[in-house]
Amino acid sequence: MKPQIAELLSAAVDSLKTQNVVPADLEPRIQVENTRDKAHGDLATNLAMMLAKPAGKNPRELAQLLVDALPDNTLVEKVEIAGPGFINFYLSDESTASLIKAVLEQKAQYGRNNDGEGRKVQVEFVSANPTGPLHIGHGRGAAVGDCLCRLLEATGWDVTREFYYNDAGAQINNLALSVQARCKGLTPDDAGWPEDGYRGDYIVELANSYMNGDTVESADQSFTGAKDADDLEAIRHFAVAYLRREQDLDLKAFAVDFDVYFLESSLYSDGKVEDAVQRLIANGYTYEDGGALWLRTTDFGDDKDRVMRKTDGGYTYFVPDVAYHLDKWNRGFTRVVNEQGADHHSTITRVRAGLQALNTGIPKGWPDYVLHQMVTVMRGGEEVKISKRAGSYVTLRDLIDEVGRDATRYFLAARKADSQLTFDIDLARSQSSDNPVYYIQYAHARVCSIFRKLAEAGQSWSEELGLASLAALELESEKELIVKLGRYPEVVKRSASINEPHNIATYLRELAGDFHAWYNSEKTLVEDDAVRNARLALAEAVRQVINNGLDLLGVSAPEEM
RNA sequence: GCGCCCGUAGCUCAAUUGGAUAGAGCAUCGGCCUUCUAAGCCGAGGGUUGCAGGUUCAAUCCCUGCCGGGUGCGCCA
Repeated sequence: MKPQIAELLSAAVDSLKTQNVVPADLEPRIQVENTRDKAHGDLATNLAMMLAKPAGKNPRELAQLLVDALPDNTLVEKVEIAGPGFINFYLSDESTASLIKAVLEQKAQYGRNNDGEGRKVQVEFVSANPTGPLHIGHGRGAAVGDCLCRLLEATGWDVTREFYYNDAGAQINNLALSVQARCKGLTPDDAGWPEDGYRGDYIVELANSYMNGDTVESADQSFTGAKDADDLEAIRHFAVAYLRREQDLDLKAFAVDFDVYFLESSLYSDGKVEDAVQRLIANGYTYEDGGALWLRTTDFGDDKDRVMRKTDGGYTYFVPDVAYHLDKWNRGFTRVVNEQGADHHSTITRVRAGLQALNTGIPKGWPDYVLHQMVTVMRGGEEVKISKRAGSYVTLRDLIDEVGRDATRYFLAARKADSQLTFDIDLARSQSSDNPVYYIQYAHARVCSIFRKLAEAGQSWSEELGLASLAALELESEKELIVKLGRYPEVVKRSASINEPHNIATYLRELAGDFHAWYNSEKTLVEDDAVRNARLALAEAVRQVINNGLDLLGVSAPEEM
């Protein structure tokens, strides 16, 4: 509805230009906004206030001229000028009816658009190293990342979900040593235990599985335990495969699937690291100092230069990072979003600087980053810090097992990523109005229930009859609900464009609230055919939008609760 | 010390990319089941948007400086 109103305003501005009321060379950005207060109509614009200065008129006077210049139309029933110069639009019955019609006709497609025009976008998220079960922070990344992917898919993008991990670094070595120590029967308190070894119980299970000769398979790894406690290389391979499988199972339980698992080690074996290094050297952005090779990242906004190749000959982590991102670019992803914990934010400047130094035409601000802040888990008013298996942190699995997938996903995705999140287990577990997940799902189930009752009563409903009877929706609460439904497409559009999936959760909470209020005040299955058919059409439209929105969050929409 | 993020009702959080009287939920208090699911609804109280300036017709939002919390500052990833 916004674009149509904007068009009317644009025509009005053009008309005022020909009358020399506003300068002809002015190209104002026309903003049409939803009103917060229904006393201000359904939509509003600040256009008159924006144009007041260049036109040399006071805003209210200009607003009147704009209103007078609006073309004839059937969208708007009434236009008012209010406050300092706002122009408020009241939608006609015809346009609200068209909103509900759009939902019923487009069904699962309602709210989707083609902003992406089929272009490729890659979202990298989770990217946990295979050194243990996924923790709650990975869970937040998984929820936010996957919801973002769903949003991008809903807005016409060709999405690739990618998981990157280091399968060869010092951490993996430490993991192998920890497993080996367990294979040999050592415990963390023994003298031979590796320094900073992984102490969680899962290491014991891993060691037992290896010594048992088990075969483990994950999405991208498969390996059989060699049963040899002295073969560190075999242990390393087995441990990586084992933990990758474990993380796979966690992700599966969370309903998150990846298209690509990318191994850091492949960047070396495929020569991509070396290639990137050579390009950086050739471009003249490197220098040797103190036996190390440095990249002049300060040329690109970093606060100090960074070591690329250490004195021991190995590369620092950001070199493969740069090579990895060059590879993403070469794969044709002009839009890339990296979802990661905010504790890694310092890599952003470095990676972007490295990419600029490659001189390959990669835009300065590429790629996008979505950084999520820490998650604190609370139970019984106290912070929960450890899990039994992992020892030192709360696992994603613990949460899914305890509060369920739907609630976990909702809670982790419903907050803006860049603010810290308190995960209240008691709240997420509660099956009551306290819990926004159930609140939204319940609204969906209620509509389904109405239709079941309708069938039980031997009555029928047709979409056609419903749409033909929409004029029977005369109540204020009904009109508000319809307008709310009409806003859904903008919420999707905007959330996807700014990489902020939490808006969907907020919107659904509001929509469910409006629906519950209406449900309680008005009976749907009434005698009057027109009213019943119209209300059922509205209820079905609400159900459809809730269903569409929950799908974007990866949360189920139950028909019965 | 420097960089980045955050600071909104007692608590958890929103606020449509600068708009009108800052909104929900929880908690507290008071109501509503003979009626399509009470996993619900209605009502009440609760605020100097951390503080102080600035830009603007208009600031929770942008700028500057403080205060407080988080996080990063490695030839670790």
